[in-house]
Amino acid sequence: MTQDSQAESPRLLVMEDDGELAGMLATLLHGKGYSVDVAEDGQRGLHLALSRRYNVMLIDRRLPAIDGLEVLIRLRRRGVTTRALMLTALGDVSDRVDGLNAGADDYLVKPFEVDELVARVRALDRRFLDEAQLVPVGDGFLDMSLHDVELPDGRRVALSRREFELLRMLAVRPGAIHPRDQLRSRLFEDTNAESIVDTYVYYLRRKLGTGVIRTVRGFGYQIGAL
Amino acid sequence: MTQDSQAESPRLLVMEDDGELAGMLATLLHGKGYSVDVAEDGQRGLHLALSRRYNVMLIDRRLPAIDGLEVLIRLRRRGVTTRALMLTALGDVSDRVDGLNAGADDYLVKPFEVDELVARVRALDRRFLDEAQLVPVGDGFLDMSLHDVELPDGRRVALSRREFELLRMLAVRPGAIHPRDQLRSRLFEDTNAESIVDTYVYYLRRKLGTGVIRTVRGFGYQIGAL
DNA sequence: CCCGGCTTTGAGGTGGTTCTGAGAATCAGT
DNA sequence: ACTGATTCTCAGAACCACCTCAAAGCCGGG
Repeated sequence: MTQDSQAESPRLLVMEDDGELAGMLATLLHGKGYSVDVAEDGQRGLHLALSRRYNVMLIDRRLPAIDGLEVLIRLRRRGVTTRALMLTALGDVSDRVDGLNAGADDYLVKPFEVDELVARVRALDRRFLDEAQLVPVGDGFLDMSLHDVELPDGRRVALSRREFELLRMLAVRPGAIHPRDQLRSRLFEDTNAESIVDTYVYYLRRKLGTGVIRTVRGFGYQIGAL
Repeated sequence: MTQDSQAESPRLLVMEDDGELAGMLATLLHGKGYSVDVAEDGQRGLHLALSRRYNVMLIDRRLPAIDGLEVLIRLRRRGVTTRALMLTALGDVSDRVDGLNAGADDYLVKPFEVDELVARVRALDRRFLDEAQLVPVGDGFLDMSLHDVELPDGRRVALSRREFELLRMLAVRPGAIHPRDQLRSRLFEDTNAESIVDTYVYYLRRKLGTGVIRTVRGFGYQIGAL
C-alpha cells in the first residue's frame, strides 16, 4: 500500500473534532512540511495511533466517542511512546495537570498562537528518535518497509507479521528492557497462552541467530546494547 | 549541607534573580523531594550548569549578568542536554517561541500555579529518568535499566530480581541505614526465614565484593557513605 | 476446496533463582 | 577471656522462568 512513504516528512496525527480547526491545522502543518492525518473522534484516533507510526500527536482534551485524556492513557498503557501535545480549554489548570500526568509531553491552551503551535510541534519533533527506515538489530538491520531483516552476510530473512511486530518493538528502543507482560499485552492482546512471547522470541532467534535478542531473566527481553 | 546528598534525590537548578520567588521555589521543590540549587544571575547559573549535573533546570527568561535565553543557548552549544524549563513573563508569545527554539524543553508563564509547576518539573524529570540512569554503588554503578552492575574494572555482573531489588533499595538512599526488618517486610513479604536478607546481602557481596554493603550491627545495612 | 504458511496452544525439559535452616564466625558487654 | 547475641556462610530442596518444539487451529491464495 503506502509504498511511497519514503517521503522524509515527519508524520503528525491530529485528533480534533472541530472540523474547521482540524482543517486549519492540517493545512498549516502541511505547509510546514509535515504529513498530517486527522481523526475526528477518540475512537479513530486511538486506532490510527495504534496502527501507524507518528512523530507527534496533537490530542484535543475533549473528544467524542473516547475522551482525549482517555485515549492518551490507553496509548501509554499499551507502550506507545509517541510524543503527545495536548490541546486544552482555557483556564482549566487541573485539566493540564491531568494531561501531563497521563503521559502528555506538552500542552497548549486554546485559543493559541499559530507560531507557538508550530514551535511546540517542532520542539517535540526534534525529540523524536525512531521512525527510521532501517533500524539496527544485532549486526543486521530491520527494514521497516519491507518487513524483513538484512543480515550482516547479506542474506535477507522475511518476517511474519507477528515476528515483525515483536522485533520492531524491541528494536525501537535498543538497550531498554521490555517486560514480557508488556510485550504480551501490547502484541498478543487477546491470546491465552502464557508463553506466546517466548515462542516468538524463539522463532526470531532461529531466524536471526541467538546473539540478537537477550533474555533478562525475571524482567523481559532486550535488544542491542551490550 | 551534608555532602552525602550525592545521588539521593533528583537535582534541580533554579536560575532566578527574584530572591523571594527563588526561595519559595526552593522550599516548594525541596518539599517535593528534590535537591535544589539556586543561581541568582546568569553568570552563576551558567557556571553551575556546566560544572554539576542536574536533572532539570528552571531558567528565568530575564536574568542579570547574562540573559536567561543566552544562558540556555550557550549551554546547548556546549552540548549540555539537561532538560530546561523556561519561565517567561505573561503574554509575550515570541519570547516563548524563542525559548523553545533555543533548546528549552518546556516553558511556564509567570505567574503560574504551584501544582502546574510541579507537574511540569515531574514530567521533565520523568523524561530524564527514562534515559538510563546509573546509581553509584561502591566504586561501581548500578544500572537501573539493565538491572546489572558495572564494576570499576569494567566487568558487568547480572543481578537476579531479588538481588536487584535489595541493592536498589539500599542504593537509592546512600548513607541511610536500612533496618533489616524493614528490608525484610518490603522485599520478602511472605517469607518465613528470618535470615533471608542476610542471605541476599551475602549473595550481593559475593558478586560485588565485600566493600560495598556495610553491616551496622544491631540495626541493618548501609551502602555508600564512607 | 485444498494447500501452505502463520499463529496459538501446551507439554516437557533445563537451569537459574529463591527459600530454608543450621553450623561457623564474629561482635559487644561483662 | 567468656558468653550470649548477632551475623555470615553455604548447601540442598523447592520453585519457577525460560527454552524447545510439535501439533492443532486458522486464514488466505491458488
